[in-house]
Amino acid sequence: VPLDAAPPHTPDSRLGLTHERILDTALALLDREGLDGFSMRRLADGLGVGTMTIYGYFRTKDRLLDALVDHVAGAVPPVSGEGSWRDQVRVLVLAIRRTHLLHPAIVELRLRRPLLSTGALDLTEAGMRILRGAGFSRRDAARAYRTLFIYTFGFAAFGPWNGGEAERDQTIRAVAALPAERYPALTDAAAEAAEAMADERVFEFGLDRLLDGLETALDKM
Amino acid sequence: VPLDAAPPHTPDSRLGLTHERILDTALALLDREGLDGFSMRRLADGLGVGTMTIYGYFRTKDRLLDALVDHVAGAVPPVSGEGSWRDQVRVLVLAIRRTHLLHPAIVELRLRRPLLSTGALDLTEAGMRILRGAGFSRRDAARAYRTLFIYTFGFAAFGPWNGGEAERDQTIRAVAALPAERYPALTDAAAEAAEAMADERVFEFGLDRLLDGLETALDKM
DNA sequence: ACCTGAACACCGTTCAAGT
DNA sequence: ACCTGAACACCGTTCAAGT
Repeated sequence: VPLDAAPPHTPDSRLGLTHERILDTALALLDREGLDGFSMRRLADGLGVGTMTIYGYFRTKDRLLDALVDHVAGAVPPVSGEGSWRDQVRVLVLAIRRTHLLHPAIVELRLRRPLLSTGALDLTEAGMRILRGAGFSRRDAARAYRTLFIYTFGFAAFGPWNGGEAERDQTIRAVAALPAERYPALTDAAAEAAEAMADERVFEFGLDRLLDGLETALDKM
Repeated sequence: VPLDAAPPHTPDSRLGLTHERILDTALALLDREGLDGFSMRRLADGLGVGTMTIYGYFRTKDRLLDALVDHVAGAVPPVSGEGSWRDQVRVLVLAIRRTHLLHPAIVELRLRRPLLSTGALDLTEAGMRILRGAGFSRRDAARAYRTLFIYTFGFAAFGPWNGGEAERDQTIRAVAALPAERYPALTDAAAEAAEAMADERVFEFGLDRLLDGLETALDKM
C-alpha cells in the first residue's frame, strides 16, 4: 500500500511539460470521453507530444490514474469548523460529493485502487476530527467515518442516473408496466420507485437517517 | 432503459453451446482474471470455440456483461418473510452482499449499467414489500430501499480490501507513521482507522445505524 | 537528459467465406 | 443456419535510436 502516488521522476522538460499540465489535460479527456475513451495515445495527442513522452513522467497508465484520483481528492475544498458536528459532517460529505460528481470516471477508478493517498488522507483527517470532537470513541469515529465515506462514494457511483427527465419518465412507465402479480409492491409505488432512482434528494434522505442513527449511538455512549 | 437483458437470438447450436453455459464460463473467467483479464477471445478459448461464435449468442461484449450482471442478481437466494421488518431487511441486504462479494468484478460492472434487469427487480420487489409492510409510505419506502441498496453495493465496491492480515498490519503502520502535526486525529486513532478499513463488521455497524435512523423516521410518521 | 517511432502482444468487432 | 479466420482499427508498453 503506497502512501503516496507522488511522481517517481520529474524530467526537466524541453516541451514545457509538467505533471500538473499532464494531469489537467488527462482529467479533461477523462471527463469528456469516459474511462473507455481514455488512452495514453489520445492523451499524448491532446498534449501535442509523442505517446512515449508521458512515460517519462508517469511510469505506467495505472500510476497516472492513481495520481488523477488523488488530484481530484485534493480538489475538495477544505471545510470550516463551525456548527454542530452534524452540520460539519454534512458540509464535508456534500463537498466530497459535489467535487466527485464533476468527474464520474474518477469515482469508477476509486473502486480498484487503494485509498491511502495524500488527498484522501486529508479528507479522513477532517472527518475524524469532527467525529472525535463530537465525542465518538476512537473506534466508533473510525467506523462512522468509513460508513459515511462509503455511503457518499456509493451514491456518487451507483446514484442518480445522469439521464434527464425523458429517461425518468421512461423509467416510471417501465416500472408501471411490470406484471402486477409478480411485482405488487413495486408497481403499487411505480412513480415513487422511479423517482427514488433519479432524484437527487434521496442522497440527503439517507444521509439524514444515517446521521440520526449515529446520533442515537453517540447518546448511548 | 431496456427492461430485460434477454438474449436477442438463440441459435440451435451444433457445439452444445447455450447462453447458460457461456454465462457460467464467462463468470468463472471474470472471477479468476478480473475485468482487465476478461476478453471475448479468452472466453472463446475457454469454451473451445472460435471467437466470433459468441457473437451469435450475444450481440456485443457489453450485452454479455449486462446479462452477467443480471445472472448474479438472479443468484441471490430468496428471503423468507419472517421476523421484524428490521430482521427481514438485514437478511435481504446480507444475502445481496454475500452473493456479490463472491464476484467483485460484477459489482464494478454495475457502476456503468442500468439496474432495471429482472434479477435486480426481484430484489427491489422483495425490499419494497418488507418496507411497505413495515408501514413506510410509498415515497419513504422507495427512498429507504434505494438508500439501503446503494449502501450495500457501495460497501461491496469500496469496502474491505480483500488483502489479508499482512496488508492490514501494513496499513496500521502506514497510518501511524503519518506526521502527527498534519494528521493529529488520524494518527491518534491509527489502529482503529486501519481496522475500519479492513474489518468486515463495519458494514453491520453502519447498517445498524441506518436501520436505527429509518426506525426513528417510521415512528414519526 | 529528454524525447520518440517502430514493434510486440494484445483488444472488440466487421465481413466474407466455409459448412 | 451455424460457425469461423482474416482483417481493421484500436490498445499499453518495451526497446533502441535520435537529439
